[in-house]
Amino acid sequence: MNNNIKILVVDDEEDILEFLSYNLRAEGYDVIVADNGILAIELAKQQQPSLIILDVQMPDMDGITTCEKIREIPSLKETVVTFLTARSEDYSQIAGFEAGADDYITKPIRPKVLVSRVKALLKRRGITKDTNAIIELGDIFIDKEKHLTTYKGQQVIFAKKEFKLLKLLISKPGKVFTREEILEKVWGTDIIVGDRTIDVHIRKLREKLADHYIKTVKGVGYKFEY
Amino acid sequence: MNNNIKILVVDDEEDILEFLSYNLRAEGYDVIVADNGILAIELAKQQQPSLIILDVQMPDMDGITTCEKIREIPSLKETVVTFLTARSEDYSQIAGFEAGADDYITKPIRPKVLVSRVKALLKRRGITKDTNAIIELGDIFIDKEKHLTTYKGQQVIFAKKEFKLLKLLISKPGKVFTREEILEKVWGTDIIVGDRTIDVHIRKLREKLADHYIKTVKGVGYKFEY
DNA sequence: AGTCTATGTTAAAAAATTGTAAATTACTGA
DNA sequence: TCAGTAATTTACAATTTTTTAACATAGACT
Repeated sequence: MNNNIKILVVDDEEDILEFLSYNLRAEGYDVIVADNGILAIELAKQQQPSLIILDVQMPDMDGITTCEKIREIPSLKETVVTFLTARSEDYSQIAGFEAGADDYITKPIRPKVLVSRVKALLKRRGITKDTNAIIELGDIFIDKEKHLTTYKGQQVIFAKKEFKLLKLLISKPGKVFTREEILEKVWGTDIIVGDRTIDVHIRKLREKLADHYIKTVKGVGYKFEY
Repeated sequence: MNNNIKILVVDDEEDILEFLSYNLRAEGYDVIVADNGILAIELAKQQQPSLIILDVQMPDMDGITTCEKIREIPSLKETVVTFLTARSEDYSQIAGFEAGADDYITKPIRPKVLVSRVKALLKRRGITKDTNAIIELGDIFIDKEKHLTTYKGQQVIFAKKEFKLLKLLISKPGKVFTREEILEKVWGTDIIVGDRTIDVHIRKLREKLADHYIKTVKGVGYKFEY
């Protein structure tokens, strides 16, 4: 599963969309684009991006109106919104902030400034690759922040090591993790534990979820398969 | 008690300090001023302003360094910081955001823009005269200003540390706060306290509210659950 | 089939973490 | 200064997690 940070870029000009996408993708973000406000709202609701970059001037629905509508949607209240505006249009800066923007980026856009701004904004809000706190995989929900796991709607309690092990396995479904890898990532390099320890923990995961999720690859290791 | 929003303005030029103070006071904010970074940090720690306006260029300690130092102080982590910079100095914008700024205001400053920006920033962070003061969660009412708590209509008195701890836990219901986080936010980084101190305080909260509100996540931390 | 090896299972020991009461120390306001 | 409250530490109990150990089982290979 890929838990990159998602950014939604909204602009009516194809060139700018491409320019922004290119630069942001190069930094490892997942970029979604929309060429109008209506679509932007739709996509934002569906995809729940961490950041939305909105052009102020757009036909039909301008950026400010779009932003206001976005702020009315509860699931997007916490999303970071930044405007794209022509240099020093004081009016739009004011209106933008009042509409609930978190920042604005002035055109012409320089790639370095853009990337730096985006990084800083996300950082200030505590959004990082793994702060992306919620993993969802079929019947299984994991909320890292709340340290909470739900299986088929029922809350399941995992002890610390169990939780760590589950997070590791589920971080790359299908990938086989060798015993060595598991030891290193869950237990750390300085602690030496007996041979059966991993098995016992695997068993507990199987007990608390369903047996079939965690598969043994004999002689190699374990994998999580949905 | 006066519960106006406090703003700290930091600039080495007397004129600018006066100009900013005048305009902000006219809007009903409580303004504190400092003419250098060292004093600014001192005042910020003491006064806990909601917003800090920092000039980038200052002798001795520049705004960026000051901001970095401010961000290292746990009790000021959530404070909004905005820079004052000469128009379109891209470099300082980048550096500023990386230092943990939330916004920047370019000189020359126009009063209307200033006020609008300040209002918008505070609003985005949910800081208002009274929104800030009261938390309500089911049977529990907390008035931060008056340092007053009510549980099922009955007033409950919490000691200072207890109150701080409760505020922290209740600020994100459901989130697990690690012991480290709690120490940092409630006790601060420079104070070292023994291992059982947190437990004892948790116990007191449980005593004064009902047991079930605060849950232990063994090996991880505590959370407030309504 | 028999042997060998890696893994599964279980219960119990060991270790880690947290809860609690009481004692001690630090603070605060009159 | 002193009393009274708050904050912290101490010492130990209780609880939960983690690990070990002993044995079972399943599958690969000869």
